Amino acid sequence: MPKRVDHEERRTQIAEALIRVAGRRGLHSVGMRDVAAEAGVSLRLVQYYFQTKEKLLFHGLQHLSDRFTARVGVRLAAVGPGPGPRATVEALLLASLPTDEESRTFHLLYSSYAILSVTDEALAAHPFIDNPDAAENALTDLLVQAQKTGLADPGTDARTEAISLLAMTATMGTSILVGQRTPESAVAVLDHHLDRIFRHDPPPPPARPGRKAAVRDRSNTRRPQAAEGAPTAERQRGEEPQED
Amino acid sequence: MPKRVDHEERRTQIAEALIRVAGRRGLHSVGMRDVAAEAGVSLRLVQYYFQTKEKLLFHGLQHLSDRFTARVGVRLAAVGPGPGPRATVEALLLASLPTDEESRTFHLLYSSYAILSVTDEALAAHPFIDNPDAAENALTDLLVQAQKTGLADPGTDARTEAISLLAMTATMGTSILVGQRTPESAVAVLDHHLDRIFRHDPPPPPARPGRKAAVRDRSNTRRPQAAEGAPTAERQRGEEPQED
DNA sequence: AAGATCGTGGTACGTTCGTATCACGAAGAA
DNA sequence: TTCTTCGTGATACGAACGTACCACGATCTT
Repeated sequence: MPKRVDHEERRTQIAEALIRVAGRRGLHSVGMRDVAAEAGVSLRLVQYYFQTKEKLLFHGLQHLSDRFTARVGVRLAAVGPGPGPRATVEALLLASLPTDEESRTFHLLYSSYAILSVTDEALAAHPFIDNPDAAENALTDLLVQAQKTGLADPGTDARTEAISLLAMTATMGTSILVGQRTPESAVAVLDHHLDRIFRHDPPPPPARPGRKAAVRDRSNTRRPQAAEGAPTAERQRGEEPQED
Repeated sequence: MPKRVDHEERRTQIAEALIRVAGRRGLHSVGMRDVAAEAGVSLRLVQYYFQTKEKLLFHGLQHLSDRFTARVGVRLAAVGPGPGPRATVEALLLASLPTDEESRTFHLLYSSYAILSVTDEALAAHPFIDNPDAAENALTDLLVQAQKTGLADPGTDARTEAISLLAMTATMGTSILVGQRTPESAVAVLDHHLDRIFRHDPPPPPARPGRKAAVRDRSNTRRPQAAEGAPTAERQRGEEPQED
């Protein structure tokens, strides 16, 4: 039975089991035995490929983050530059709302990590998300570009609006998670602000004013099927399991 | 030694010990022994006044919520109706930002509870905050009043703006908690939106804005002035410690 | 062929946690 | 006074957790 085995593959398998069980029962209550059972392996195996729980946790969250980043990228590429920057911004924000299982798990686990890292300095030490300001910068750039091409009101401060949009999206995501708000109402609020930021009259040069996107514009919630299109590619961070 | 003792006083003492230790080391890692040590009593005492950990947790969070609600009420009363509704709205929002120890603890524990309640239905069953929409309704009322008196732009939807302001405040509060953002920058973003919502020129003739259907039209479930000055006053929920 | 290494299973150890049990002195009731 | 109830201490118990240890067959190297 014990042929030579692809370590990275096994680690991914276990990490995804961790993500599933953590998304189901919460990050705080996940144990090595749970992960082992979910992955269909023995406890010893989880110990073998990840020596300690902290390493397992970190790797699992990193994997989740990579997968989600890739998913957002796919979704952004799917909408393309055709419909204009507003559609791109909207896609970026909507991709972060917990509307399906994967985004729900991501939002839950990311929030759990953020809260835990407030009081647990061991967690705070690890970055988890390589650059926490990446989304803010990307969104700011999108808004600035829209302003330059006359599609967005140049009178607003792009960075402030980017911060605001992301902040609203985050809290509303949590509200959706706890069942206090529906995704539709969250989208309505976001659209309200996009209506404000993006002008409705066509700019001087020939341009097509974006359609007033309806609440249910994200019809392609599940289309791109980003699931495992590109499995993490290569992220080598070092330590192979050497023990015994 | 064992004189007759005020139970409610002891419970409060222990509950505040819970709040302190939870604010320091996180809600997830607080144990009955920690609370006992922090309160300077024996483990048995914590068991005696709260029979189970779940009851202790719930009572402690309830106490925290009451204290904070009272604090916000005091702060709102302190600013008074003199400077106008904008100052009141600003005070309401700023009071929620984690700027000192008490607001920091409240924000941290409230967020922890929210995240935990996503996957722990036992926690989700308890309301913790009596009315989660109280702040939203109060803020909406404030904005509507400002619109009626011509101090705020009647073209915006009050409820949507209230939701947005609270959502931004919440996320930015967490950002402050994790050290990603300073309170000053958060205030700057909020002020940016208050500048937008509140007009700068004095009100023209008596304005007649049409009724704008809100995202959800359950108007004013709660009067303005949600916080009562009395700290906790009477909140009887039943069970006295009867055991042995 | 022989020995070293790898992948795997089973299980034990020490700690921590929430809760339960036993005991006992002091205060109010009769 | 006597008895019952109350407040408190110390400690025990069972479960769960992360981790460590031991064993063993399969594979690779030389």
